[in-house]
Amino acid sequence: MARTTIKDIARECGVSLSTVSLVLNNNPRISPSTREKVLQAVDRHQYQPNAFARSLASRSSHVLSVVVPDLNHVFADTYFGEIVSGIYDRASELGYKVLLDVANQRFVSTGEYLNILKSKRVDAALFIGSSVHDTYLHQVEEEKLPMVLVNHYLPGRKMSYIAADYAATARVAAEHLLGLGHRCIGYLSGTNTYTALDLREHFISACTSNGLRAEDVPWADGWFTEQGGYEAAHWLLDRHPKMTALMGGNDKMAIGAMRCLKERKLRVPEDISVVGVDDAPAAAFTNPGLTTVRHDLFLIGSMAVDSALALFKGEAQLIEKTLPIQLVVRESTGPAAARG
Amino acid sequence: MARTTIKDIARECGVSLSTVSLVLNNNPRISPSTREKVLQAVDRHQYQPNAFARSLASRSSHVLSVVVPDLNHVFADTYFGEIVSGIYDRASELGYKVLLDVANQRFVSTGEYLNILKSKRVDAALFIGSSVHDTYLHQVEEEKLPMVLVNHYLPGRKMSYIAADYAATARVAAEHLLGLGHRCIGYLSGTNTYTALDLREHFISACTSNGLRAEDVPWADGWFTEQGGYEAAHWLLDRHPKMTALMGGNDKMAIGAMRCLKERKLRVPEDISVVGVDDAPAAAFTNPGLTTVRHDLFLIGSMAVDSALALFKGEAQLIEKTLPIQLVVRESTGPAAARG
DNA sequence: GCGCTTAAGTAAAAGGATTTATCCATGGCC
DNA sequence: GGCCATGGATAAATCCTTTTACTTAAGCGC
Repeated sequence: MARTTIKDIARECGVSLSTVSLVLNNNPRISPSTREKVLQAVDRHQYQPNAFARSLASRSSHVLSVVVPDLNHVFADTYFGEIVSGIYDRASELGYKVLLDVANQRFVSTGEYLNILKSKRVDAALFIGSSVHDTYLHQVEEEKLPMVLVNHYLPGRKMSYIAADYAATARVAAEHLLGLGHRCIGYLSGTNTYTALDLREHFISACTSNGLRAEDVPWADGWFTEQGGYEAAHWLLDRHPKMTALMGGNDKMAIGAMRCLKERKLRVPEDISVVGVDDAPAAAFTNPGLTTVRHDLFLIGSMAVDSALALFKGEAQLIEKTLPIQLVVRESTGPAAARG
Repeated sequence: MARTTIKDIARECGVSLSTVSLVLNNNPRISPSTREKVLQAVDRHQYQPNAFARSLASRSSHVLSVVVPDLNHVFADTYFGEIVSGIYDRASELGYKVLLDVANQRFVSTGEYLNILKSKRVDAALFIGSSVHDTYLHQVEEEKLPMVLVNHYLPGRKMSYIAADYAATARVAAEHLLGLGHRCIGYLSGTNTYTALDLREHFISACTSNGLRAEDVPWADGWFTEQGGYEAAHWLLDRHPKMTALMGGNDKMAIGAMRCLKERKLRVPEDISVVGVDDAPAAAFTNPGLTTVRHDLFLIGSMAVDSALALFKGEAQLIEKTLPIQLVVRESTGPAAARG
């Protein structure tokens, strides 16, 4: 038994294919009575237009690709999860479907990241969490393909992006700590994204331009994970015992740092203050609650969808958006104590 | 500039459309020399066949839908993340793409769960974590659509599924605790899936058929979360102070229970033993390490892909698979102590 | 009653592949 | 030399919609 097609509906209603198609696409040119007749037949047959024939003819798939990095447990990560939620929500609001892609070795080397667009399989692609190593993205700069970087960017490249204001993040965090009297602040830096490098640079210069010397803002590199923050914190504390505050590149690192402090019997915030970035759900549940700079990842995801579609429709050529951030003061920061 | 099509390649090589198509599909009927010639042209033009034309003609989209429940932070959950990883890995191995769907109100009420299949947008659909409330799935029982339930099932329904052996899980956990001398065991039950109900039932009957009375295996309902386990544990401990062991419906509940025990100054495992289910990554990092029953969620995900495709290709009508489980003994269980 | 606008439909041309049945040389065999 | 099997390639049908340009009929003002 062959599937019901638009032809069957047309025949049954005694109208042309075009009429059925127009009805299905809510074209006002069809009279209410005809419309009604067609819709009833559609209902009777439980007819669903073939998505491919549709995409083929209309030149739009109504599908978006979201590309996540090839990390362990990337599908169980609050950072990516929040962005993906924002993307999914907005996309389905607009009648779009979301296709999953992982930027693994194969994805890059086979040029899959181009193929999904060239084969018209998706209307646009959203790249979450690409790193400084993802030079393959450079190649598409000139092709004007509808792709956008989500909460990340490539400095000096003409690639669309939507990202939180990392410069402001650094400034706000630095000012908060400086305002509490801290004069030696350790920085736990993520390492492989431009936003991470940016954040570190801006944080350090915010401190130094407020009177601290460079050596008063020591930093250490690590992965953007609890473990990374834990290790980096140990490393810094071994070398700079008089630090009174630690700033993490994201909440996970800050949380890892708190575990390190606990082991070292340092009290937060009495002995040492801790600040994170993102305001992940976990930040509210640490003990003490983590002071952090809130990034609205859900919003970033949903705006990325709008931007990607604008590019796809040719309504824009290049979109570069920076979103406001917000300091969230909880209990992990307090006045600087004398240490050493 | 129009996109390059198969026609352009054919013209340039002086061969027919069919020839190009056959080359692209690795059909052995084409001579090596022609094949080479075509492939070079393809390469020169960076030609990518239009995915829709392809799907339309070949009647296969090479896309799978994975349907996750509409839970908070479902995209940042280790349980779902692990299954999705398994699905994604196996799917891309087979040249399949993965489409994301969330079983929210709209997805159900608009019949979207049927439309994705009827519109041929996807070859098959995988449902993760559907609950007892998802009665909409009953409707498709007879339609023989290529869909499979992942680590879940609908008792008495003819719907394909792949799931861990929950009966064995219950038995193994019960025997482990009974073997350690426990004679009053609390059970923290998830509430809204058939596997959860199954697990509880089997656990209780494993205990009673080994000499415990029903009142020695008290249980409480809760969400499948840390908070759910935490609350259920408090509830049980208030009422059954002589329990020497707690069994959680999954690792999260067990971990929540451990937080509760800590608050109550009960030592694990000296005062009370705790067992979980799943062997989530976190289980190895609790303190003490959590004894649990390992479910290979990654494997379940990847097998679900194979099953779904078998259904799609008509190689099978109904697939019902139960996967072996494994007890992982860590530090959270020990000999029963006298309490009460 | 005439020309013109508008509303309601329709015919037919894309859209870009896959696939089946068919065709045409060859080469081998007797 | 004639016949047949076979390997290599092709023509044409098919997949199912969208969309543009065109047709027809009705309605309107004068």
